[in-house]
Amino acid sequence: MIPKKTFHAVRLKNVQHINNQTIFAKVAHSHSHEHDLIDLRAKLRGKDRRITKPREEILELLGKEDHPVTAKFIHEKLSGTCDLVTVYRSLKLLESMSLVKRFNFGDNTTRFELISSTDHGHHHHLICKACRTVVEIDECFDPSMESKIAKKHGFHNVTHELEFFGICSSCQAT
Amino acid sequence: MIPKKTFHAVRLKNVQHINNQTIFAKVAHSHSHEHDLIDLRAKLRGKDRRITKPREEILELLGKEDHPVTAKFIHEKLSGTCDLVTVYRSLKLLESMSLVKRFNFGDNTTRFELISSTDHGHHHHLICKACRTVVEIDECFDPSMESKIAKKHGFHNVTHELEFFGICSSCQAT
DNA sequence: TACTTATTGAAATAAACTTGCAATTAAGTG
DNA sequence: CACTTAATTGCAAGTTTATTTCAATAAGTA
Repeated sequence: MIPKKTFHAVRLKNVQHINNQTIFAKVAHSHSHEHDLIDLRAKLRGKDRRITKPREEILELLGKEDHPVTAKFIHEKLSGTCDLVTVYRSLKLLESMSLVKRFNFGDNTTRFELISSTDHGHHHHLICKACRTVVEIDECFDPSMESKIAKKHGFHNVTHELEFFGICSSCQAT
Repeated sequence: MIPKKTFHAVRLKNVQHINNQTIFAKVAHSHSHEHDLIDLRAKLRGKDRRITKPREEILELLGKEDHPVTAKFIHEKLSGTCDLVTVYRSLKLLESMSLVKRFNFGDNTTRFELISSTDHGHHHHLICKACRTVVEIDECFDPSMESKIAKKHGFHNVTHELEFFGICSSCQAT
């Protein structure tokens, strides 16, 4: 539903800053699902867990998507091959294995995204409040802020979720 | 459910940096619901909207809470005085009037917090992944990052949601 | 006080997600 | 390869969260 061009536009804009890195990211992305299937097999092996068709298919599908998608979306894309319940269960498993990451953009539905090997799943999103188009954001604030906060309040393993919201250029006319 | 002490502990820690401002914040906080009731009345007047008991009660309750709370929690606290549906509807209205702000801490329930007059509703949270205790965070990253991102992708009115997650000191023993 | 209409409550509906259990199937073993 | 075991799936039913419909109620106004 979300046009592919959004992703490409973003990546192209990034070229102005870090040309090589951006190109590398694109290449890595296009091959990432292969790598992740290997990763899945490796992580499942010897854990009383099994490599199943739904799990592989979901991982492969996520590898082709540029943005976080809902369980419902995955189920529709995989039309007929497996049940929606299995999608939910698989996503939960893949999340626990650090292969996918869960997002919440404030519309009461959870979205899932593949944790790519390039950015270790750490990047943010810019979401249009009007049309819900999503743009990937590579920038992040100084990581020292996180450790400062952890220290200040006695927390460990502090991570963060950061999402930007606004009105995209095409919705500004409306 | 969430112990009050957490909030106070945070505020006290803040004293080391900005003593006066912190004290001011506390004072303003304790009186904020009065101010917000006036704000509510002012904003409702002459808009084909009515000042009702549920709306006032919800706003008053939020004024006493230190952290975002769920609609269910509000309904339970206001036991009997109004229906849960009314809580949902009132919160939606109050949000549209910029009196409360909606949060999502990744557990499939929306939480609502009063937009205090001191920080204009802009602050973040540090949430314990184990016990779900919430700590208010006053720090934020450089606002120029927001405008940079807006410019870069042609977005307008860009805001952000930032939440920190970790394991609190008492849960670290477990 | 009476009138107008925004608001509420109650029940029904919707959407997202989970659980229980029988049937299926992946993966190890002889 | 057939056999065994237990993880996984599908289906149905159940939860939870949030919304909609509509008659009854109550806020603001003349």
